[in-house]
Amino acid sequence: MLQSSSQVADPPAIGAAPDFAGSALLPCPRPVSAAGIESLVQALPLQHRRLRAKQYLFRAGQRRQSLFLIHAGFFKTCVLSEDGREKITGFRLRGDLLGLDSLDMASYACDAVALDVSEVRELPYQQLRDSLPDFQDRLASVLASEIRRDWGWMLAIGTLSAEQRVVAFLLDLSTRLDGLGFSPHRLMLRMTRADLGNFLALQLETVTRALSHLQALGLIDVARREIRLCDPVGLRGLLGTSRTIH
Amino acid sequence: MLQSSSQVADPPAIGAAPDFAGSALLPCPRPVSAAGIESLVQALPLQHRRLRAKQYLFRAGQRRQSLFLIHAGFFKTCVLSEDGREKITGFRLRGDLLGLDSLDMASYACDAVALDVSEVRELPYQQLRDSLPDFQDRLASVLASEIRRDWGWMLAIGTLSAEQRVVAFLLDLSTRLDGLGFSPHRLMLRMTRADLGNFLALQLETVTRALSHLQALGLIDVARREIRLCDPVGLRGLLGTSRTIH
DNA sequence: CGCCAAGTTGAGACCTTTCAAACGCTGTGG
DNA sequence: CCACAGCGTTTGAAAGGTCTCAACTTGGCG
Repeated sequence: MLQSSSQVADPPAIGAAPDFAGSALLPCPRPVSAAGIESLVQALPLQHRRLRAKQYLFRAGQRRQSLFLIHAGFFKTCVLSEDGREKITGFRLRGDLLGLDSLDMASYACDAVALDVSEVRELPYQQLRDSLPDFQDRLASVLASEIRRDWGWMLAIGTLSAEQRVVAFLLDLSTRLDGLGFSPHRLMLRMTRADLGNFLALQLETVTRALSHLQALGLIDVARREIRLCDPVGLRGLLGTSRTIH
Repeated sequence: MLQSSSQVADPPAIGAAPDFAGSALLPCPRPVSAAGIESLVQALPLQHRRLRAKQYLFRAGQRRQSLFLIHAGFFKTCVLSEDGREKITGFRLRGDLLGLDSLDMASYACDAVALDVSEVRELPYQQLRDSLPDFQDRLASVLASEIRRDWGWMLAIGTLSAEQRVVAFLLDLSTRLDGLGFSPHRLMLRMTRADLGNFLALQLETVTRALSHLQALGLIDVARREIRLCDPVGLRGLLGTSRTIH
């Protein structure tokens, strides 16, 4: 059931089958986030839960019971306004925590949707907080770095052109995948062009055009959702010459 | 020294002199954030610090010592990338915490600049964490709500037109000021048009044009940095008809 | 085999940006 | 006390980047 996805690999299997996976380098300092949590709870007998692609782990408004630590797979989280506008707030990989943003609320503040066959571990918040001395601290760290990550994307969206945003996304995904033991040069996008556009504040056609243009420049190879980074250095160079702000 | 600014009023002075102040309603649920922290530490003998407009409370990269609780005034926080791009991540009022985002780092991740005569109270993080049982929890709450607030703005920037973003900002500021006891109808913007544009991912001229147009519609009165909301309901109505996303 | 979702590409329209100029405050110095 | 410099704001006109709408292609699945 799980082996259909290349991103579902066991923790120690790093380097074993670095097929496709996906994430890119943000043009901003962004330290590794929840690694601390993962090691902290790995010995605990936690509830597992598996999801298929397109399955919701939880929805906004639903009563919050636990946090979830992604063990394998690929998620998106999205918020939506009363008038129906939707915004994808991030794509989440192994090691990321889901549900953190509603820590102080009775119900979840966002949707969490699996974009691939995935597996999560359920973290009973109250219980862990009381039994693990470091838990609270680690959680604060993860929250803080999530804020910095969001700020990085706000910066990117506010100051980069469409093509640069796409490049920033690819490099960020590449970096994140690299950190998980996957190949940083071959990305398998698990989201649609529309999802990507939503996240980057672009229309899906604009995303497509940006990818096509990057391919025409010889910087990447695009084959539907599989993307190969042919020239990471060249890609990074595109971020240097940014749109003037003043 | 402090009385020059209408936003500098003593805590219980709510309703006393609701002159100008400033903040608006985000088109997203956004609970009051750090009120808990304020009441938690109000009895403590904390170090105070006063700043003039344009003065930095701290800068990114500077060694982090404490958190700061805004007691009066108006701040902006901004991140910047290596290549010089800058992004204002938020405007902060009384009750907001500064420095939270770098909780897990040795140095600050953003700049904090006073935009008006301001006063902050210094919170020694380690000390409070060890002595106040609730401190850690409250901090996590503030962090989580900061994330939700950021998401709300990401949503706004990604899905609203220029004019709608300006309206969203005005309403959000109005709401925040109202919560602090200032008049929600008379806003004194403490930031430049360029700052506002930076925050909303717009050029300063676009901000100006949006304000002028809203005034032409009879929804607001603009006099330099003083803005009067003539028709809050009408303003809110502009947010209803949003740009289609699909 | 055919339907359907997702992706690609084109052409034109529109909104925002860019560049430029003028205006208004504010504070400084003569 | 007034002149002038400097910053911030406003407004105009043109350019340009995305968006919108539409058609077509591709691959997956019943």
